[in-house]
Amino acid sequence: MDYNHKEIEKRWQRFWRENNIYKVTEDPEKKKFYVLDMFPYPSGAGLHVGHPLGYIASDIYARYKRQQGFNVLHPMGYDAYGLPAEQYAIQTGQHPEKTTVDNIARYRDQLDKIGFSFDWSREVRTCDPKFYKWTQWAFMQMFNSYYDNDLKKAQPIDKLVAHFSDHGSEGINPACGKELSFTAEEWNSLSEKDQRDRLMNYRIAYQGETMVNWCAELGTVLANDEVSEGLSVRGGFPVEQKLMNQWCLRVSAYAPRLLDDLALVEWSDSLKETQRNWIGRSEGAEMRFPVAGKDIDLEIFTTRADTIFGVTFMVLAPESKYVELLTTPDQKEAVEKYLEEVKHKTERERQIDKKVSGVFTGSYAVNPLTGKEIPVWVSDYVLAGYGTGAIMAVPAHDSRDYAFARHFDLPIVPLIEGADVSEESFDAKEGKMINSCGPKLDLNGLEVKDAIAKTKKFIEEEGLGKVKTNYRLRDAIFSRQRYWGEPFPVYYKDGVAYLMEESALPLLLPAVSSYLPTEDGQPPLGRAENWTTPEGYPIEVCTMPGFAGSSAYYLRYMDPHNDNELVSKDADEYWRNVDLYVGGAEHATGHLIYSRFWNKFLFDLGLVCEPEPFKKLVNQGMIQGRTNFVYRIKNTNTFVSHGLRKEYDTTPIRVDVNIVSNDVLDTDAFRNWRPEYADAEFILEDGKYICGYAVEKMSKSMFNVVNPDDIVDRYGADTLRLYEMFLGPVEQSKPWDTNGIDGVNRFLKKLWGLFEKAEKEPAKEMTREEKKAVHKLIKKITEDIENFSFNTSVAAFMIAVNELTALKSTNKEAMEIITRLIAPFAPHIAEEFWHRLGEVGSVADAAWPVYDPAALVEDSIKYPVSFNGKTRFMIEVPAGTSKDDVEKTALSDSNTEKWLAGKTPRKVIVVPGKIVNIVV
RNA sequence: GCAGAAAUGGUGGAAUGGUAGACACGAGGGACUUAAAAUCCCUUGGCCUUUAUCGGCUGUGUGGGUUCGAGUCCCACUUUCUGUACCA
Repeated sequence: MDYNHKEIEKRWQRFWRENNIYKVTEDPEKKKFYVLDMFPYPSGAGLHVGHPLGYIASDIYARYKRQQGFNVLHPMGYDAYGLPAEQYAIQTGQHPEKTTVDNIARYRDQLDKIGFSFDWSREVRTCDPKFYKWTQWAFMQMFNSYYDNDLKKAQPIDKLVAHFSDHGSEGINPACGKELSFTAEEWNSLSEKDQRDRLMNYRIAYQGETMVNWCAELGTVLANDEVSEGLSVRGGFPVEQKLMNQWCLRVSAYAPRLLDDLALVEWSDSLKETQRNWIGRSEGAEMRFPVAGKDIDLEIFTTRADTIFGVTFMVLAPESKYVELLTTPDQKEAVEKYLEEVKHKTERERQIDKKVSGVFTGSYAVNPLTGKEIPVWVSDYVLAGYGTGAIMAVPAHDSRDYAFARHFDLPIVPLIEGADVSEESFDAKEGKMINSCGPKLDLNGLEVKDAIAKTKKFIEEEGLGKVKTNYRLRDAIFSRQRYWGEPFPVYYKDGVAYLMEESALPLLLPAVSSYLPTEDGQPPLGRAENWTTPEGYPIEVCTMPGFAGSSAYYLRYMDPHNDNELVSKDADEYWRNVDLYVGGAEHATGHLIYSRFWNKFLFDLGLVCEPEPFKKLVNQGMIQGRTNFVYRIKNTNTFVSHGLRKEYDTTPIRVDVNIVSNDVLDTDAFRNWRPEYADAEFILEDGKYICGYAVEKMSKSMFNVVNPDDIVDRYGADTLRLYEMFLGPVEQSKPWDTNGIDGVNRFLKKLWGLFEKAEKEPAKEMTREEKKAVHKLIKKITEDIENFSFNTSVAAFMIAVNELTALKSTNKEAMEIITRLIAPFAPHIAEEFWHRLGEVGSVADAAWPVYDPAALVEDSIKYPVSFNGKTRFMIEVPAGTSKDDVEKTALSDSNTEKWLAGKTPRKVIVVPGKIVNIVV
């Protein structure tokens, strides 16, 4: 009987479904293992072959762990809130829920065909009220918490309130937006509204006026990781900076822990590095420069305290509060004109157009070390959101300050010996200091590193400022002016935000008449009828961003049907955290930061037991498309094959990859593809039409989308799974190339043939050779799965089958072991074999084979003998021969004597089982 | 600019510092067949030698280094990919 993938796969998928094979429950008797995929956003285009790559890898690992006896949690769900569904809704008027549900059904259908071992009883959808209840609930906890910098953890906001009314702001160190100082009397005399306003400065989920990335085209704000090069990641629309009142999460408070705890996880160096850069820790000093003639100190942050003697001017960010304070009447007009200019530049323009611009405020600051007065300028190269929004400029040793000084003809004073600053600044942090001596501090002759330390110490001692560590990580903006997201459980009384009662959760997303903003610019929820509390107070009209639902979904899988808790203590303590997380590297600065933050917050509250959510993380590479081209001779309907195209004047045209096989065009299918090609003529080479190719993003418009359903239909899920793994290392990005899938399919057919022969034979002992082939395979596959090296595993299976074929093996036991080994990779064919071998239950529960090292011991070992590194011949010695004896055998070989020609060997190196190297 | 990763046949890719190119695709040759498909067998980095075998030389982006021995380790450079960017 031939290998009939359709019949086999259908049968066993049904068997798994009907017997709930992949359903998992907490079992204290068994060790747990949690394997998670980043859940997909169900887009309208369905899955292409790139999507399942990571799912297949994690499925192999999950199945392997299960066969090793672990209790494996391997769930799947959908990140169902998102912009595409909403935009589709705007265009068609169809409720995004309808689109989303349809897309999910299609995804599920496609996923099912590939034979994953997901426990679908634990499925979650972020747009399901039973799920988003807990997203809203977590927000409420954040609203009711502040971050205590001394305790280094989140605390109830009531504790802070109590402290304020007893002691004022003294004696407590909460993370905040602005550092405020007030007494208990002052606090207690504030109205409720003013107290609540002030608390926003401390809440972990808070409302604040912040500079946001505003995308006018999408009508919403975007998080930093949703913007790339000044354009929105989704849609590619321009993004500008705008001051708006928004909900934010105080992620910045967790920056030190997010940085330090990277030590607790097994992630790739590059990913950790990306996160470190994004968190952006820098140690420096915050210093005060008095302003001449005014009772104001200008606060700046610098990492180069050593360069203080080279400060020739100061610069403020255009949005800095100091601008208004320091602008003199005669500079007022010029400053206002400049601010107006800057405001109209979008983020993108600011980045592309790096022309130096700025304006003088008219004020001077006093360098506290030299007593010299230096001008204060305003320029958009200084960022409001980092440090204090003001800098001391050292043009000799900072390229940006240098460009500015050159443009406005400001003095440049070199501070490092030998630095030539006539053409460019000297930015390196090395060398000996010069020109750095004042009445109280002398840095001359010191190395930069020592000068920084000395200056910092001096600044603290003299009270000129303080040592400070700054982080680049910003608070996450948590409001979106959109419809298709979680509503905030917040209402407004006298313009002040109040939380709803927990019993009001989930706060259901209301129906609206249109998904566009209202006429007066309110978000779509402004259209919802009766969007008020029973008392008539208006409810927040913004919704939460995409990352809200995806930040704690891994916890919900542990206990998905619990309506009383996000996750029960028992479930959390059993499953703890994700042992293996597989997904794309594009989430490095978004989801993976937010999720870690969210988990740490819940950890502080004692609701989860692990400080990090994802222990080991593997980033699967992107699968790019491989586009095929045909070459049309200009102004004709004749197409010339790739090899001959140079002889004609041609236009390359993308052609649907599904009518091309191994770069050979199916010319009949091409004529049927589009009406205009119906009477196409072809100039062939060797009787075939060969297409050209290029690697591009996989997308419909490039005609290079390969659908997994088509592959499954033609070759079967097992072939697809093996082939996706065989393509190359999981972590690596690579183009999808259907060429070559035949090889994997051929292998499965061979395996099938081998099995059918063995199946009929009576059970017997494996021969020495069979045993060797099989145990070599056990060893290799076990190591490979642990190392996530699946491409070499597939190769190992092919070798084993080739070896057994060469041995004319019909051994049942050998096939039984291979069945168990291949079950994680090709579960359908393995399940078929398993049952035909008379086993009961599912192969998913078959124990992982144990490797017997004795099976691999050779009778004899061949050593290549080389002289000075050049291989000359082989010697053979019995296995187990000692190093010394190998050496003796090698030296007494007649070939060796010939080569040595009487010379004495200087050194003999024997590498067991590998090589004998004789150095003359 | 900064950070990270990478560079091996026609292609995808293998190689705990120890016989480079596993495995697969593609290509070439052959068997079977009326024929094709399917299947099976042989060859396949380059160059040289040979009727053929045997054999020799060369070869992992470039240039150095460490080592008995380097694709692998170290230094410098080139190129490519990814991330990030007025972060003071």
